[in-house]
Amino acid sequence: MSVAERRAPRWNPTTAWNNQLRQLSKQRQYREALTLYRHMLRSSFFPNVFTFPFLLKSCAFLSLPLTASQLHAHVIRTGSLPDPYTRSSLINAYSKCSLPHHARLVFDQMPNPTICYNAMVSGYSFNSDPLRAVSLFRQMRREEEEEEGEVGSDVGVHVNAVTLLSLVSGCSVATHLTVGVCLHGCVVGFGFGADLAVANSLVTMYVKCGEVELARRVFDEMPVKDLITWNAMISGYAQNGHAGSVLEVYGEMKLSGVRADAVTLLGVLSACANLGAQGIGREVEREMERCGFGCNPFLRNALVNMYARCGNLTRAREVFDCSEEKSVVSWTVIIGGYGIHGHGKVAVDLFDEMVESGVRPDETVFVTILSACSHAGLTDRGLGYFEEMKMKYGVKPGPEHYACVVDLLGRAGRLEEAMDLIKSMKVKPDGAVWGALLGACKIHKNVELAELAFKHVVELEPMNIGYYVLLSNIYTDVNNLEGVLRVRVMMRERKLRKDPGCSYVEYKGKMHLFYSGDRTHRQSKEIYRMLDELESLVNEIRPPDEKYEGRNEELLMGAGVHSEKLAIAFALLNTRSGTEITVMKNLRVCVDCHLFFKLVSKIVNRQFIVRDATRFHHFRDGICSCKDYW
DNA sequence: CTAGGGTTAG
Repeated sequence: MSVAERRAPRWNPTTAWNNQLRQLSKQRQYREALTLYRHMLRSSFFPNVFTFPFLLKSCAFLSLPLTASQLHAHVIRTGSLPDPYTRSSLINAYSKCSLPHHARLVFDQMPNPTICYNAMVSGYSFNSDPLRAVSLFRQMRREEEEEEGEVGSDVGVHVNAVTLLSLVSGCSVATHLTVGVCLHGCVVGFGFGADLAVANSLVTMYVKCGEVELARRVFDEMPVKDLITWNAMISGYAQNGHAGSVLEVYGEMKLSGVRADAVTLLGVLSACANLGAQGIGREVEREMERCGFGCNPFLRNALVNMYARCGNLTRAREVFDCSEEKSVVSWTVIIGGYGIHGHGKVAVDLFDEMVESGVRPDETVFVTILSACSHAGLTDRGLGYFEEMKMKYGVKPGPEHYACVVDLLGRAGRLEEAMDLIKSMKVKPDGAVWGALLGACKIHKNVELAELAFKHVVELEPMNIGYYVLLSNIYTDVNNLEGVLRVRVMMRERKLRKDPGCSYVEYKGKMHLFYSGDRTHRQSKEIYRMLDELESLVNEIRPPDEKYEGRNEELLMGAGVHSEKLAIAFALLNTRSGTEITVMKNLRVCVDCHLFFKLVSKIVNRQFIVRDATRFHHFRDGICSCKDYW
C-alpha cells in the first residue's frame, strides 16, 4: 500500500494507472503491482484491456490461483475477454498456477489467434502434458491450413518459433523422450532449426531427459551460441553427473568470448564439488566476487557445498556463517558436509540450530541428517530424527529415508530390526533399501540375510554391478568359494564387467589418475617404494585382530594394489606436510583400505579424505573421461 | 505466448 500511495497520482485516469502497472511489471515488482491494483479499484476507476495482462503476469509468477480467478471475473465484467492479449495472459496465469483445465475453458470460449494457441500449448508443456500440447498443435495446423485461402482474415493462426519452443520444453522427463525426438523432427521440418531460442530449448529438452549426448549433438551443430546455450549445456552436464565435461565446456565458453553469469558458475561449482577439484573451485569463487555475484544465495550454497565436498570444512563453514540468507538448502549443504566426513556430532548440533532458527526441515535434509548419524554411529539419535520427521513435521518417509534407516540399524549390527523395518514399509522398498541391508550384511558377515537382500536387489536393479561385487566379497570374507563362483557365473550370464578401480588427486591444478596395480605414472617407482615402506610400518602398528587386507586377495574383485593407495602415496611424495589430502575414487572406497588409511594417517600425521565419486565418473572404453580435460 | 539455476543416500 505504501508503494501505491507513493506512486498514485492525484488525478488517476486508467491510463496513468496502467503506466504505473507497466513500470512495476517491468521491474518484476509483482506483489507491488497487485497491491496497486487493489488501490486502483478502491479509487473507483475501472480497469480496461491494458490493465489485465500485467496483473495476470504477476499471478503467473507468484502462482496465485485465487487472485487469477478473481481477475478472470473482472475480465469478464469489463468485457475484456475478446482481447487476445488479455485472454492469452489469463490462459498463462491459470497454467502457471497448475490449472491447465481452467486455462482450457478460457481457450475454448472463442476462436483464438496465434498468441492464445501458444499460451495454451505452453500451458500444457509447463504442466508436463506434452500429448495435449501436441494435439493442440495439430488443431492449430488444421486451422492454419483452412485459413490459408481466406483473404483478409484478422485472426490468423501461424505456427511460429514460440509455438515450437513451447512444445519442445514440455518434454522434460525421460518418459517423454520419444515425443521430444518427434518434435525435434518438426522443428527441422518447419524450418526453425536455425532459430537460436528453439535450438536452446532442444538442448535443454535432451538434457532433462538425461540424453546428454543428443544434447551435445544439437549444441555442436549450432553456429551461433548465446549465454543460454552455454548454460544449458553446462548445467545439463552438471545435473547428469558428467562433471569432467562441465569443466571442458566451461573452458570452451571462456574462449568463445561469451561472459559467464551466475547460472554458469553454479554449474561449474557443482562439477568441482563432485570432482573434488578445489583449486578450480577457488578460481570460481574469485570470479564470483569479481562479477558481483558474491551475495547470490544460490551461488553461496554451491560454494559451501564445493568446499565441504572437497574436504575443506573450515572454508565451507566460513562461507556458510557469513551468508545472509540461510535456506533449508544452505543448512542441508553444511550438515551434509560434516556428515560425509564423519563429524556426526557437529551435524546434529547444526540440525538443531537450524530448527531453532525457524527453518522448517524438509525431506531432503532428513535424508542428510539420517545418513550423517549413520556414518558417525549415532544410531539412536538417528532413529529419534526418523520419528520426529514423521510425527512432528509430517514428512512422509520415502524409500530413500528407509534406506538411510536400514543403513543406520545395519551398521550398528541391528540387522533384525532393519529387516523388520523393511517388512513394515508402506511404500515398496527399492534397490537402495535392499542394497543398504546388503551393505550391512557385508560389515557383519551375515551370509543368510545377504542372500535374501541380494535376491530382492537383483530383481530391482539387475544391471547394477555394485551389488554382485558386494555379495561376492561377502562370500570371500567367509571363505565360501562356491558362492564366489556362483556370483561370477551370474555376472558372466548378464554380461556385466566391473570397471577398473581408479582414484585421483588434484595436484597443482591437474588431476593425477591411478588405476589399481597401474605402473604407468611417471613417479611409479617412487610411489611403489613409498607404499612398501608404509605397508611395513602399518603392519607393525596394526592391531592384531583387525585385518586391513582381504584374506583371499586374489578372489577379491579388483584387488591387487588398490588405486587409492597409489594416489595417497603420490600425494605424500609431492605435497607439503601438514596439508590435507583428498583422494577421489570412481567406485566405493575399498573397505579394507579404510583401516590402512587410518593407520597411515597416524604414522605420517596427515589428514586424509578418501571420497567415493561413483556417480560422477563416466567411463568410455575403460578410460575415465575427466582425464581428457586435465 | 519465449530457452539456463543450489541440496539428498547405498
